[in-house]
Amino acid sequence: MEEREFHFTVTPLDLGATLKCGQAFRWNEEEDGTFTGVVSKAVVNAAQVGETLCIRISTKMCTPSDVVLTEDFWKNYFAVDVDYDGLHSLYRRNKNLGKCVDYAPGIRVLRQDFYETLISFIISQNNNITRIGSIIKKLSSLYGEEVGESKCGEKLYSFPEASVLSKLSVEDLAPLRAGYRTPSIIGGAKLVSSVFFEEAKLMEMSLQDARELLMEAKGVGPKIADCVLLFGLGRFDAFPVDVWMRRAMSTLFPDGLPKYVLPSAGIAQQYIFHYMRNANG
DNA sequence: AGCCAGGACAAGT
DNA sequence: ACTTGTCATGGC
Repeated sequence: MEEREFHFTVTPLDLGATLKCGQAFRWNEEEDGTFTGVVSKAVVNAAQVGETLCIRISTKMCTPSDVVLTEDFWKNYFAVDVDYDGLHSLYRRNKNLGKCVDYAPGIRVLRQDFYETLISFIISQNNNITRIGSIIKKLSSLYGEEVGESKCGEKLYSFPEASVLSKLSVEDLAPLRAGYRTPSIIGGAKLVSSVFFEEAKLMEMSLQDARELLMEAKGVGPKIADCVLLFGLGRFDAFPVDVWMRRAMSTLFPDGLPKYVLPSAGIAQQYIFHYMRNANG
């Protein structure tokens, strides 16, 4: 059993909005207002006290040298290195984008695991956020490893390895009730576990080339490809457009986003998405 | 009961 | 190159 604790000063930060805004599906709010999630093979509790982010990791499945136990891993996960104040002042040069940012400026784009993000967003297709989370939880409890428990004693399971998921059949995944997405879940795992697949290459490729490579997978179109590049590879220039974003673009940005936003369009996208879903109007 | 959901895809214009 | 119907499932 390994345990670690890290503290970061993070500004601005709204931990709750960051974890619940639809980019991650593995964090659940505890009764005390903190969040418990499974990352890699560790159980993690995250708490915000003012501008301080407190991370507690406990695991029985990791070696002491596992990266999930290092401070750098969590700095990267919560994008502590990104200058959000600078991005916000840039975004506020546009009136409507400024309105979206100021609605929830503490939202940060997480840097999550590529493979888990790919499968999660394959599941997201024409689905609602609540059910995406419950399908992922079911998938993990069936084919992941038990890694610990939440504060209320619920057993928690790691996300299944690609090598495991890729060898399953649609019948094996029937309990997920994932409908027509099931073959694509297996297909995504097969893509990642293929000997020809190199995640690092996706970082070096142009955005368009990376999208097209991901879209070769069944069940991965332009929107899911952009989500994977943004949330699972830290490509902040990827700009996922779903039904909410389509509405936002026609009402708030009929002429498109300002050019100076494009290099970080994915981060801006999170503010717009959250604003459209939660601000009544 | 009926509409919608962080869409993709094939088939039809 | 754009538009439309369809897909499986459950939350609301």
